[in-house]
Amino acid sequence: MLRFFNTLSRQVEEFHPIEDGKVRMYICGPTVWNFAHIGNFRTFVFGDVLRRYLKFKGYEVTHVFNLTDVDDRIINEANARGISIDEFTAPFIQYFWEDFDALGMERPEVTPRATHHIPEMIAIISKLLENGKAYESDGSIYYRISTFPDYGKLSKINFSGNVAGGSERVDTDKYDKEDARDFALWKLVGPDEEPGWDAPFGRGRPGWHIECSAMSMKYLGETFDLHAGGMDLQFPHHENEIAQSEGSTGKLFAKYWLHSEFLKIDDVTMSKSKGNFFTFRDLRDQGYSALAIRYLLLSVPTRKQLNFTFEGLQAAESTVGRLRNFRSLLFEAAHRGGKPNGSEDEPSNLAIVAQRAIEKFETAMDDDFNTAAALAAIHDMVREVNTQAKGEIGAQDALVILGAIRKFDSILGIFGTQDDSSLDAEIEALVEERQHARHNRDFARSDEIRDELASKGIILEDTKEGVRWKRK
RNA sequence: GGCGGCGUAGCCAAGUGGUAAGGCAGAGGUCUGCAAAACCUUUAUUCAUCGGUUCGAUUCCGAUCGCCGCCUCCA
Repeated sequence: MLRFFNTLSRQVEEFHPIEDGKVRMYICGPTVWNFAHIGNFRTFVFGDVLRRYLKFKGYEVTHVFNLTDVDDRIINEANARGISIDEFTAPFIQYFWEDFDALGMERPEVTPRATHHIPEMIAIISKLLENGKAYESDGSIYYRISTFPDYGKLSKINFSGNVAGGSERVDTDKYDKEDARDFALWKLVGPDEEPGWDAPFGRGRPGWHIECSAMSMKYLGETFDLHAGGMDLQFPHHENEIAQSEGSTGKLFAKYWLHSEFLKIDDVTMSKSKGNFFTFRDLRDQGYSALAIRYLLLSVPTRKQLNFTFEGLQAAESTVGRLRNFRSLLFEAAHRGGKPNGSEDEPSNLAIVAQRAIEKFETAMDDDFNTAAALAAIHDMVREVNTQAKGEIGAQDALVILGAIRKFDSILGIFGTQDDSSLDAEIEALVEERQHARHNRDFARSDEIRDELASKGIILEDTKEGVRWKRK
């Protein structure tokens, strides 16, 4: 079995094999009432890398990604404008997917909306009421934590005493709950309050946590493989999901959990309430590329907080540029042809370098998803190839190394599309003219052309083999 | 108060009981008409501090200092 799941299982201290070659994963996405900030996307980028890696490993992946739309802010805004929840959230959902796509993420298979799954939620709540794990109080329905001894197993919170007892932070609810830890499954609303949904236990709205239990089990089964989300969701959201789901089915809910740590800005955690956050669009508007942003977000393993700085983002920009440059040189070498290095019986040194890089990459990823070490494997390969080849790479080797890059990038998505610097007649003509001028030692004219191209964002590279150019 | 995480070069950081990955920036070099670009080389006797265990600790244990988070809407 994969070491990968072995290391993930540290979180649950149990090992649950995935036997049928299928991985069912669920990720808690954002609440769609405004723009998601860049920290949100780190969680989703890691979710994307995870799903790509599983596919690389040969698993069939079903990925459910929830965009929360049952939320007081949404309800209030929609009511204030006299529009439905769907109407209010539609533009934010559209923006979200635009950013999602721009960051190179594969769309999940299922992207359910909570407001479209009320019957499923009602069914779970009914079950919990039947088996005594929920109770009614003042018309609302609450989960009875005392019936679920495992409560706290995920976040390892010890409830003996502390939270229920002394802390002044524990809510001094006006509601009549049996236990401070009990949480709402269904909140009573009046007959005229909108939105409201009819249920056997009264007209109301779902609590915050029930949607994820309902939708994940609907699409993935009562027991599924992987549940991910931001660190803040571990408690209470995911803990409550476990209580609801396992309380109603009697079965294990999710086998593995993966929580992404938060981003920091200047050593302070990025959050909406602190106001120290950037959206993906902010960064794009400042000229940073989606590739660099993606690279930066996944350059630090997901379980660790990443200190977001513009210096770091600029560094990522340089790094991504270097990787892309490396790849386009290989493309040229592959097209140029030339004598093959190595043979079928005996792989060349460069083929061995590529093979070693793939092994290092995979080892790193298997070791608890260590993307930093995986990236190092790629950088090592780049340097070794450059050092050994000294600018002369045979077509054969180039293809082998390109194959390795394709593997890496099918998982990380940091190289971007190959920009087809195919013949742009105008540029080619100017490059040609400049070469002519240089040949005739007319450096004034050649520099003039260089400047002209530079102003168009074209960078010239004079190399031994001739002139290359690329767009910046 | 309860629970948890972190402190490694200018910056971002990986990592391990046996002597510090990688990236960015900097410096030097190759190339070049000069540049740029590209590429190469190089950059921590040391991993917050102080003790302890050990043949040996950055890595384990304890203490101290500093930072951060969850427990309340946020990924």
